[in-house]
Amino acid sequence: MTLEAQILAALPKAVSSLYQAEMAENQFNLQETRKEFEGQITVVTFPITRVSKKSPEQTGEEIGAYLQEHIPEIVGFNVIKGFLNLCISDEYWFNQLKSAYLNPNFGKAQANGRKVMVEYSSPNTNKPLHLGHIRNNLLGFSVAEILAANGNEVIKANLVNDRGIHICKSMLAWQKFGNGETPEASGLKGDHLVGKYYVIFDKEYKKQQDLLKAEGQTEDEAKKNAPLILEAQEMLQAWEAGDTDVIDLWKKMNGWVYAGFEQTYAKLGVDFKKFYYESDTYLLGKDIIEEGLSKGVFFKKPDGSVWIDLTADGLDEKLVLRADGTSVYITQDLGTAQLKYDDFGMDESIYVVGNEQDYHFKVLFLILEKLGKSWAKGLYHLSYGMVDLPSGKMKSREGTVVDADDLIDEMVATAKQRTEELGKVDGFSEEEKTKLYQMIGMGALKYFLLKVEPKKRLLFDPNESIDFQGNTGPFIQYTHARICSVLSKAAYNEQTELQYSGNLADTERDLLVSLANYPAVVENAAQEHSPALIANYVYELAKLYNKFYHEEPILKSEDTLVKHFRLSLSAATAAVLKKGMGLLGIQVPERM
RNA sequence: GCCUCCAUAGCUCAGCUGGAUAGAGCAACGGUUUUCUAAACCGUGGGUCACAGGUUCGAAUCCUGUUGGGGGUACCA
Repeated sequence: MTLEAQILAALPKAVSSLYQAEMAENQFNLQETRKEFEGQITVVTFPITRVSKKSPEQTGEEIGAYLQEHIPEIVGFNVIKGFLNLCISDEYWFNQLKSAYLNPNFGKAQANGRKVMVEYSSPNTNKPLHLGHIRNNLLGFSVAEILAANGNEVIKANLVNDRGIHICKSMLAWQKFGNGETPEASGLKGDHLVGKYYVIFDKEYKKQQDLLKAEGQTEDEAKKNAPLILEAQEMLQAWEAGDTDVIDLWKKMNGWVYAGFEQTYAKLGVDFKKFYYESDTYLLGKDIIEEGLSKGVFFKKPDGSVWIDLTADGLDEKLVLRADGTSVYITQDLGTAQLKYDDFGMDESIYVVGNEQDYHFKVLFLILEKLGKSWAKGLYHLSYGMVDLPSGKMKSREGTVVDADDLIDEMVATAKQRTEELGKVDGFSEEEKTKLYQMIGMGALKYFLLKVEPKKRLLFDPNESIDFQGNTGPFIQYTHARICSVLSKAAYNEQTELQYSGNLADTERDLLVSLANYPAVVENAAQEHSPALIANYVYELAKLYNKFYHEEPILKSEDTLVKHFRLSLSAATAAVLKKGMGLLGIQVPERM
């Protein structure tokens, strides 16, 4: 039982003993004591005054005295207005280091038997990944790691959007204008090559529209009648009819894209256990339509199209199947949701998808609930904000995107330059250098994207480079490297026994108190589906460590017990930094 | 029109289910290295928490309204 839990359990007893009143544990409010006051844990006593019928100050004094008497770790307290600040013995904090923080499993929950699927990335195979996808990938990966640390069995899934008219556009443009260009021949990464033709299609398509408009057609007519779009539609039909030429072309070009994605995924450090392909799943969902009709959840309109009426839930009527019997987006998603559940039977299913689809998922989940799917309550849309440029939204077709590969390369190059300027790589082999630059560059990028609350939109200014100082990934990586350096110089031996030898310095106590929070932060991050909580915690911890490092000598401590304690404290901090960063998908170096 | 999300320092962001004098980083200015990595540490300046009401011992936080911005409201995905 943690000390917080002990205090929380003691409070109702205190109230009942002092004031003969009943208060439940959840009516009390514990918080960390603010820096400027003495103590580590604070009880807010305002709520208690209602039953004590005394001033906040007097209530605090009485509760404080009671707690000190009943909980040996509490060695003192002070009362300021409605705040009762409890001083916990230094020895308690010291012992936490020994009994908890240095444990390799610190912050990692026991397996809980729950199964969670995290679907993320879900790219289109007609263009390369951009900064928005990076945010998606990092969020998905990190949330999966955080859930795993909380004892869940996690299945990372990727639903690849490899089908549809947009794919045909790239294929058609390549056929017409590509002259047989291949990644091998041109040296272009496969996904970039395909993306290039997607852009070419759009350009040529616009030209045709302009011609038609010059001939007197309206905007809408021109859009519909341009020969290129008609050809693309024909191609889609031929494809669905099983035309082998089209399918072969699709396979070839998709292969290029996958090879390209694989490289980018590797650089991002993300992985997947299960791939779903829309070309396999796009016909799914029709059973569910039947099911919904027979259950009376859906209804048919005279033209034969199938709908659901969600007006009672404050939403609209929604089409779920076209009159000609073909699926729409939500039909597929209904089917895919069922398929995923049939495959894995998970308790929770998370969709990492941008907030422009909030409405879609609201409807999707509601439909599944109305269909009586027992697993519908475990569905969760992890909605995140767009990454915007100062000029506004990124648009692939118009080429106003920050390309994922370019950005990654740029970050690594900047890391290299910064490191060389600082002259930090003496004695590194070429291989070690390459690895280090990658670690730092990616660390800066990942931290930059993950430290922001997912649902908030994010502004990225390509003209302003991502920082390497202050609240950044490299700052935390640096702190870790710094600790490793001290430990290796001291030939730190973790087997040596820790012995309490007297009072703690303020910075030592602050570090110990902060370390105690790690498991709760990991738990909270899972509940909130928010890697940002981990990022902020890890930053605070690194800051506290640097302060401690600056104020207290470690290697030069006179007392061997103190020296060993400070080394152990350093080791525990390094371990938590490494774990926390690991949950963000960020590696930490031992030297930098 | 309707739905939904957002608004905190010059900039980028924290601020947990309401709690103490609203915090960081960047940028600006000043200081710290014969001592364990200066990608660090310390300090100074910088705020009507968009605005107006309400709820209460207490509101950046909860409620209502207003303004401004994003997204959605497709037989696209």
